[in-house]
Amino acid sequence: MIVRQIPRGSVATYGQIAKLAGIPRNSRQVGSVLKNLPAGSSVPWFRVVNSRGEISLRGDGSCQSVQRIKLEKEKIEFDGRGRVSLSRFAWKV
DNA sequence: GTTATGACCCAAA
DNA sequence: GTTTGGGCCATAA
Repeated sequence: MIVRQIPRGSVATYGQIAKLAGIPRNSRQVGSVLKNLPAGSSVPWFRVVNSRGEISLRGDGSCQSVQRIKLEKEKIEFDGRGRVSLSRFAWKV
C-alpha cells in the first residue's frame, strides 16, 4: 500500500496516493479504504490529507483529533483551521 | 444489471 | 490561497 510508504514528518494527498496507486481519478476509493482500516493498523492513514492539506472525514472530529495529535508529534505544524502547510510538509518523492 | 453513496480532484471565479 | 461547480470510479444493496 502506498500509504505505508509515507515518510515520517510528511503528509501525502489523496491525489498523490491515488496516482501512485494507479487510480488518479479515483481518490475517493483511497479514503474509503483508509476508513475501512482498523484503528491499530500499520498504515499511517493519519498522514493522508486532501488537496487543501486539510484532514478529511468531511466534518467528523473523532479521528481528526487523533490525526492532528499524531501529526503534531511528527513535528508537522497545523494552522488555526486544522490544516497543514502542504508547501512544507507535502510528501515529496 | 441498475441505483445510490462516498476520508475526493480539477478547473474556473 | 480559498470557494464553487462538475465529474470520475469503485463498492454495496
